[in-house]
Amino acid sequence: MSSNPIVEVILRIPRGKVATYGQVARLAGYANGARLVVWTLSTQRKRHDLPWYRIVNVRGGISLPRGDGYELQKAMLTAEGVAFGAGDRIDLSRFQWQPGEEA
DNA sequence: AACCTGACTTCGG
DNA sequence: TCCGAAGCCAGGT
Repeated sequence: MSSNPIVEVILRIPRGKVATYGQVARLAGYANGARLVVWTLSTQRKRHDLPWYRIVNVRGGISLPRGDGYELQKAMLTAEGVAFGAGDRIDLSRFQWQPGEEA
């Protein structure tokens, strides 16, 4: 359980799919809380076992700094079947999580 | 209470 | 498509 709606949403992102910061915020009830998701990931990650690597920016790219998580996140996603194209960008039309599309 | 910060997003040029 | 500016939320100082 978690009293945090954002944490709940993050835990629902299925394997092999990704969600954007803004998308997670929206699903949690915050229309403009992208930065709140950032805060949640950096803090709540220590208290919950969150699939933090499934969160990417709206361009389908990784926001972590190279040399400090960037490579790890890319490796985690690649291991789940998420493909990276030119510019290390993910095709969101193919890998973005669509809540309710299937089980 | 004001100000700063962070793995962001949107808009205009 | 890329860049800069403004807007957002909560916690920490």
